[in-house]
Amino acid sequence: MLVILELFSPPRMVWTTEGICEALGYSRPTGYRYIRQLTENGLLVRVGPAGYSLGPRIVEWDFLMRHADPMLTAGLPFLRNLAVQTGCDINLVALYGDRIVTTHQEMGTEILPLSFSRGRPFPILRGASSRIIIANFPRGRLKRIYEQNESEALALGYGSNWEEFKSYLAKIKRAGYAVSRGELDAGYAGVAVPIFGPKRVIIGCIVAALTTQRLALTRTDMLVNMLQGAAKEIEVRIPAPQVPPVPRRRDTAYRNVAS
Amino acid sequence: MLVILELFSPPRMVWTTEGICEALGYSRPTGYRYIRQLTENGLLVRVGPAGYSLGPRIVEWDFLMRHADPMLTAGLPFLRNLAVQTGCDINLVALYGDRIVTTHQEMGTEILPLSFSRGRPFPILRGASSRIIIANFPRGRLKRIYEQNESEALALGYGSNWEEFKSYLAKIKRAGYAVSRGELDAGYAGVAVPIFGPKRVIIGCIVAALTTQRLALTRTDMLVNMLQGAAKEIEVRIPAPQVPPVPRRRDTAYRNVAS
DNA sequence: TATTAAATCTCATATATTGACAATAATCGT
DNA sequence: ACGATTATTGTCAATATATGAGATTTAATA
Repeated sequence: MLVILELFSPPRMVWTTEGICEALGYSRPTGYRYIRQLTENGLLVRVGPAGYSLGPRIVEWDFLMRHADPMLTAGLPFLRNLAVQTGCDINLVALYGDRIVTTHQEMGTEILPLSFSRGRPFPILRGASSRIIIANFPRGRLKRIYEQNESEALALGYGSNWEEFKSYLAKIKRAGYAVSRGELDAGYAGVAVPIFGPKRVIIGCIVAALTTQRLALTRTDMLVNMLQGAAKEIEVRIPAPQVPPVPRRRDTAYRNVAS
Repeated sequence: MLVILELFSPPRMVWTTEGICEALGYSRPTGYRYIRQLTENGLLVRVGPAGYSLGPRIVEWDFLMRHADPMLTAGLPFLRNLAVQTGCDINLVALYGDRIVTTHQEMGTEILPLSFSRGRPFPILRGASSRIIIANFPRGRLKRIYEQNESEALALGYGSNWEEFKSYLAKIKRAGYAVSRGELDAGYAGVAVPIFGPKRVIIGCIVAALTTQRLALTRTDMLVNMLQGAAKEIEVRIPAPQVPPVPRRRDTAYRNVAS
């Protein structure tokens, strides 16, 4: 039933009952039943005389998530300050399981496309955010990523084999920041520094987004310094895990959320 | 299975497998199975060694919704302008089926609580937004709302019977704006004007949020005038419905979303 | 390495889903 | 207001899937 929700993506964000049934092969009664249930749950909403779109419950959940996100709540003042001081768009990016997603956009002086805002997912190898985050992954996890993305890694300059891939990322990890140009949106660049949670586990990053022209005029070392300063401030403010008596860990890649 | 997602609300935004199973009466295998599926779908994400929270897919959907919302995309520049000119927080509020939810917050000079931001739902009778929206509902729909909320309507000053309720809202409708003080958050007030979609169907409103002290110093007539100007600008920019051959309408309360 | 807790698997039984077809509800044009 | 048409919901037998007790596997820790 949740697969209905996957239908809603650009360019088609409104679906009719008929369209949904056709696309997913449901009979009419089944289609109407599913839609009705998702509508009652607030995941869909009726728009216009015949269409449905994603519903208000999603917006409400996102609201709850923003308020419960310790990295975001701790980081807000610093992100604002960075945007004012640098004039760049400053984004907070989080690692959610194996997804890398922007969680906050603080706008600078340039008007960048709205596509950089909260909710934008990043391909695992593209952009400064993805680079700085995976550079801090454990070896085994990196290996898995490499095996699943060999040709993309080659195309993006990570190297043509595992050793080169590993060493390329080790260099980024050592440098403590990553830069990318035009990999996500033509004409735009990013400079990213990592944010670590407890036990130095990577949980996200801060990115300065700017045009490639502006990046060419920027002293990257100073910008990185400021980003890293803010990252440190965020790290010390992230509260310790509030989860009850901690059972065995199954996965070292996690992020804290306040309970 | 979706009921698991309803567990995630303040003050508890992280749940263990054990906690979920206990709270919802699932056996362990069932609980693990559900959690696994929701995690694979991105609706949950693992945080910490034992906990789960709402996942990245929600954030991504919200992103898609923001970009596809014609009222929001048309309204952004006007909301920004209003915030600059008035110094108030200017919120866009949408009617989704029978939910009233903030869809955008444009911050003014006062730092208001983050709780006013996108995703905040409003009780059907509380606040200026709810008042101006339901004031423009058809008679039958109003009657239903009244029957379900008689005591709350009385407590909030709508009147002690259907006739008074109806006439109270008719007055708001005629005035073309609504004011509320302290109904949502102590010390805060709202001034709201309606936004109409095709065929003059109510689809949302613009609200200026400010402290009650500041409201007392404000010329409400001028503020309302500016809000109404922006509402008109938004209305003429909302594109006509893009839904395919329009079948019979089932509900006059709907909102347009671009396809 | 042994122990322990977390997570997954097996499979008989219980329960839910499904869609063809029927019925009802709602809308529109006259 | 009425009849025609479309949208939506209901019925129920056939089929599919979910469920959980108990067993097994996996993963982490001391």
